[in-house]
Amino acid sequence: MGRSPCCEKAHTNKGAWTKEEDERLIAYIQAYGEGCWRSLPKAAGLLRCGKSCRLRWINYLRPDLKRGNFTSEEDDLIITLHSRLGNKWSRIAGKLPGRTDNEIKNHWNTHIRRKLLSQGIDPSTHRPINGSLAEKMPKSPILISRDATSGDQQEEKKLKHFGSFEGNNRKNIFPFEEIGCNPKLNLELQLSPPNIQNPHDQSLAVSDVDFLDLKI
DNA sequence: AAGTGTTCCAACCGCATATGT
DNA sequence: TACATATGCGGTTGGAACACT
Repeated sequence: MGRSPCCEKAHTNKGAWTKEEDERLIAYIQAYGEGCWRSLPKAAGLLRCGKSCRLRWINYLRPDLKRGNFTSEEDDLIITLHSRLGNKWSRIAGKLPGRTDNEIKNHWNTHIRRKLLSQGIDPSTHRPINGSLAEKMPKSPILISRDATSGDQQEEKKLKHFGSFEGNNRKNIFPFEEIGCNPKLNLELQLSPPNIQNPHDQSLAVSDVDFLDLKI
């Protein structure tokens, strides 16, 4: 016997949420709390499945969401956490107040990944890519070079000049061997083992990133 | 101005895990 | 213990917006 669907697929809306649906969801959660997602749509008068409601609330309607552009500090923290946790977006999001796993995942795939690639760093391993300039840099367990002087627009132009990359659309291979690291400024982040104060607590604490030794 | 290509992100899907009976 | 159900998570997709020719 196969697994039953998470919700009744018939008679449910899909696609973008309307303003009215948002208002209904917000009003219901403000009145009754999050509770049971499966029964929420019916109770709130929404033709959506519980999963969809949960996603909408967590990613876009929650009042404590920060929204807006990621700061360079947030970028650095994401890179650091990703180097340790991999694609555990929900755990990474847990360390960035006001940010959601989906938002961080998108930001990683659209901005950070390409930034690392343009700097000759493999975003999966956080190590220099073979043949790149970055490989010639001093080796460290995890090495992150950051061009602090170039903005996103500049980065965007450079990337466009060299073509697309194997990113969200997975269509093109990025010719990163043609792109050198910007020599203007490198911020090298070195990671060392965390100082675990409570061995029973396996979860990362915010202080876990304090071991970062930032050299400019 | 129009056609085509690319980027971005909201939302979906399926699997894993947690919880209840 | 086994099974059913609910929730959470991460990968993937669709399409609007934007850039380029």
